[in-house]
Amino acid sequence: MLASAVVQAELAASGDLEGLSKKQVKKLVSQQTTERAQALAEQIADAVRATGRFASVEAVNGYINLSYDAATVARDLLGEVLGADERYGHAPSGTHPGKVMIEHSQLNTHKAAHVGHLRNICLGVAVTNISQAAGYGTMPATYIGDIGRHVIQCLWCYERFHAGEEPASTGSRGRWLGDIYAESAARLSYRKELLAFLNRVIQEDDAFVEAIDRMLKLLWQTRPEGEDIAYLLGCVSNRNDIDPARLGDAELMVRFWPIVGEQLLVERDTPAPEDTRSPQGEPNGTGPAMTADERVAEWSRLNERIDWWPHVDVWEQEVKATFQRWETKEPAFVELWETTREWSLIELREIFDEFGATFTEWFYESAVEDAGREIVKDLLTEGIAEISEGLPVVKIDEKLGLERETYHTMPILRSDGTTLYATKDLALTREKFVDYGVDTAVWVVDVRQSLYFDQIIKILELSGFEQAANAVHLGYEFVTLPSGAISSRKGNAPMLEDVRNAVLQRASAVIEEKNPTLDAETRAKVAWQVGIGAIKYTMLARDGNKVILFDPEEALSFDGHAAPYIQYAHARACRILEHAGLSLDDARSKVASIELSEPAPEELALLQELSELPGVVQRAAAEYRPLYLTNYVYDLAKTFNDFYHACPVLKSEDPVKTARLSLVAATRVTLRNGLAMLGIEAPIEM
RNA sequence: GCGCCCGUAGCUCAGUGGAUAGAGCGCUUGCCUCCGGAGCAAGAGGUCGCAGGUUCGAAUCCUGCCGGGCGUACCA
Repeated sequence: MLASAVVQAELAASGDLEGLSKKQVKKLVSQQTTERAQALAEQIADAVRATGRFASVEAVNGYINLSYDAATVARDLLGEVLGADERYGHAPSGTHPGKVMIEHSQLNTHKAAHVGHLRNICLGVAVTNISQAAGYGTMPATYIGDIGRHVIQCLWCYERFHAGEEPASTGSRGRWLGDIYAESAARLSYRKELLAFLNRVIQEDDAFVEAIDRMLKLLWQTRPEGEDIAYLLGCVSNRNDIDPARLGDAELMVRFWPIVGEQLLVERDTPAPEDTRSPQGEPNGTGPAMTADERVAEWSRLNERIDWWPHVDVWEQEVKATFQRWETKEPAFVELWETTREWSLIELREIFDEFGATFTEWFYESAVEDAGREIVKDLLTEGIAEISEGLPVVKIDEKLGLERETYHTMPILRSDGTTLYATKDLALTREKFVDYGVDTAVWVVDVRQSLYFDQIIKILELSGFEQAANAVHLGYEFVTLPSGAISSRKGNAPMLEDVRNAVLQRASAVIEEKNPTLDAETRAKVAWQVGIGAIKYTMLARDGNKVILFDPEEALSFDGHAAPYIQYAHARACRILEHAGLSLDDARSKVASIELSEPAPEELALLQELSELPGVVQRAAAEYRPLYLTNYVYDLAKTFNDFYHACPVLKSEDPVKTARLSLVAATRVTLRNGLAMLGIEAPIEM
């Protein structure tokens, strides 16, 4: 910048720029800038060198590289690191004024947690730790989904099909409830699922459509009245979606289904002689068309539960009735809810303990329903909300006078009077600012809810609650599997518990192979540190706006850019210090006498890296991005490994030995502190 | 349609307007009589999606395209 200004001024002064266009001037200036910059850099370097404050001053490519005196830097920096010990990297509390509440790990009762929740927990814990370390007044909070449709569904399914079957052990009842929830979802979505399959076959399979006439005639033989059959025929031959409400006879599908199966089997076993159609599927398809084998497999899967078909609409009615039992607070139902809720909470607390999530506040959805209804009432009387088609909504764009659709319209209560997520969040968000006096309220929630949170903020602002502008949504992208997006409907989401168990088992096996001399107790502990650390690191070492592709194979690999690499560097440093018999106090007392007359490049690189933790922590906290810290600890571990291979420590002679031992001691402290902020433990051996 | 996000090595990803764009995995080749080989060194592998613009300077900022993901009134 300086150089270009100088060049331009010089050229202007000499009159070379006269009569040239702006573009020509730029080109001329640009051509001469690099050369001039180097000349300027050399001049400046000479001047700086003369001050004698730097060990070396070099001008390279128009840049000036300064070197400090290594021994001075080493004494100051290592003294600071070893003196602060566990506080190195931490700013004094109160460095940043104001209280920030970080809400994360919004787990549900009555429903199992999956790998997607893992990202939330890991992110929430790390953001909280980093915020604290950076000197913000930090309040971690969780918000448990202990009421809502999923709970009602689960309890309906429990009472209807599983009452009295609960396992004896209290510890496994939460998981058991989660399975019941999954069953309820499968039951209630059965018609949708079956029709989705049938509609897809109709779209993709010409042979099926051609055969439908014959199939329906077969069906007609068993059931002469044929209005429903005519409807089915119409849908299929016109390739329209089937609406179950138009089928008067719920048993019809049960009788039709085996015929569908027969047709699909025939198609599988007699491949079309000339398939002139493209095998790549239809233009509107969701991916490539299913193969004949896949169709048969899917048909069989659905066929196992075909007796569910006639009952689904009744079940839906029952779930609605169950919702009403909650709304009227029927004592027996409330008691059932309390009991089962506690079963789940026991396991949620275990998950939180394991992943290092602690909270100063626990919020429950069930506790903010009433406050939410009050807010809805207020919004209606103030004219901010209105009833549209029987539904209380806020037409946000209209109220803000926006021409373009931006915040859309948000329903704030169901038309039957039951509460929505939004009902409760309106109340809770207010509460955070008013009752807890926070200055910033952070939601750590999946990015798919970003419009939702914008709506909450705008509605609160419309109601005159201006602090809502200080609520921030820390969104993160979801976790997908190599096989495709996680969907609880498809049931392909690995459960949090299963992932945890698999990784721990793998960690234990690796340790046994790499370090067979460890005793069983230590091995179990280290397996836990390494396994959980590996999970956390993979969840954090990716920017929030990137989808994490969760490959179970890769998550189980402990090589390369992963937590174990960093933990290994830490254990290695510990072992060197142990061999040297150097305690932290010893190291501290020797720092002042460090000499580095001929520092190796690896030693200087390590010093440089060590000095950067405090700055990285501040940046990670300000932007709520633990990624900066995962990158930092990895770089530090890598720098340390370079140093380790290039600079023998124990076999060197004093004064080099003292300097290197101090570097090792400081690296150990810094690695441990950095990992701790990420919620990852640093084993002393592994 | 509108809005948000993504596009960097075969794959998974870093990259604070600045120097020759970097890691890991995978592939090729070396290094344990030497502080712990979960490691280190070397090699191959790039039109930073495309096209304009701003700037002395753009992977980075702006605009427009292309490709993908997500969201868009009674799910959470």
